[in-house]
Amino acid sequence: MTPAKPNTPALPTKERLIWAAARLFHTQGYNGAGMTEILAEAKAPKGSLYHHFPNGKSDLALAAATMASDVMLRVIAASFAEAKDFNDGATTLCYKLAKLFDKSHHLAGCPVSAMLFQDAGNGEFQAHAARFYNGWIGEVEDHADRLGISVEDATHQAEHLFMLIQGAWQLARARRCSQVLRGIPRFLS
Amino acid sequence: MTPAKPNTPALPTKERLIWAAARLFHTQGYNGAGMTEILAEAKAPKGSLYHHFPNGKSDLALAAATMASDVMLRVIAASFAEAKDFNDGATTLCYKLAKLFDKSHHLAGCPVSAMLFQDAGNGEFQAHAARFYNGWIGEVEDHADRLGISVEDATHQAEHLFMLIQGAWQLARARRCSQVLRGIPRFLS
DNA sequence: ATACGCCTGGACCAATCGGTCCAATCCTGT
DNA sequence: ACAGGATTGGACCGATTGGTCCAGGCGTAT
Repeated sequence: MTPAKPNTPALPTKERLIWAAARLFHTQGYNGAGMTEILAEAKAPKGSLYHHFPNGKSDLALAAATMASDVMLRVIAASFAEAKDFNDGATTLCYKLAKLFDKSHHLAGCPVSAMLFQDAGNGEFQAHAARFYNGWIGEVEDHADRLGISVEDATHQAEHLFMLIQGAWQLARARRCSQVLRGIPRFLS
Repeated sequence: MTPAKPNTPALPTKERLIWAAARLFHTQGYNGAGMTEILAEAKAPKGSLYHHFPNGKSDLALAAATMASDVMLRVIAASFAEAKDFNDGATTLCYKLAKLFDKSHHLAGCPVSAMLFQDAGNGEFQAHAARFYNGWIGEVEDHADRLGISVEDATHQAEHLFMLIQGAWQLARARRCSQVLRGIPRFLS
């Protein structure tokens, strides 16, 4: 989550907008980040935004969340790629996330959960959040499978890890300290 | 969290404001809930709000979060009061929370975490959030102690339970299903 | 070179934001 | 009965919100 800002200034406007939106949504939430602020952060004019994202803020939020989710999937994959067993991969993942959190100056929240606090009446955001979460859990599940965990246990292990990370991230954010994230592995069965 | 709305219409204005604010902040977040909306929900005029809460929205949010935190502390206490052992109390707690979540029509988020998404520059909200979280963990820790868990394990168990609940709540919200909350006990060592 | 896209820059908009202010009203102690 | 603080109702405010619109700039294919 909150991936490092790519310092390439040559990034096309659309990408710059997505990254800027992601960064601001992570720290301030959907409603907390204003379009003007995002535009300033991305150094893009208003016209460009509504050219690339005709539906405005919601389109942009969805694109930002999708990108953040993809980053997360890659972090998971990278963590489990060379893991000897499930706990090994999970531990690597926790440490990687702790590092990302530190890089964000201890401010970033889960990129997807920011969407959950959007207007409660709109179920579209919630549906996407569920898709992203299930995607992460599924990815972990696949690795658990591959690393010799029984099929029915793999689901539980993956959900367990997801909850721990999500909860620890929240706690880390409140405490402004990534230590809890690094302490997760001790709780894995 | 998101306690049932007390239907007593005779509730004094200040209390009505706090409950209304709590309800709306839980579902829409700090920035997502507007003062006008809160006033309407509380059936109170603007003048009253700024009489009772001179600093406006932030005062109100703090009061709402404090009240929600107190409710949470009472739920924890009630869950562990008659518990035979730690797992017993934790299980009761999870089921109680799942019920509360169901009552909120699967929309409510953690009352305190809504504050974390407030303007990132303001550390005051984050500090309060940390205080509330630590309060909950401390309360669970005390019960763990009392139920015969070794002192150093009590802290870990309490933090473990906190993370699981926080993470499961998030997942439950995205899925609009409280099942994960009820599944937590299986993860307690 | 000229014409036709895509993309940019920014002026402009109605609506809503959180907040201020004060006259009228209510409630309570005497 | 009356005084005086506590509370209410709501008009009003400037700032900001997300969003619209279009005149031009730019690059590329012809």
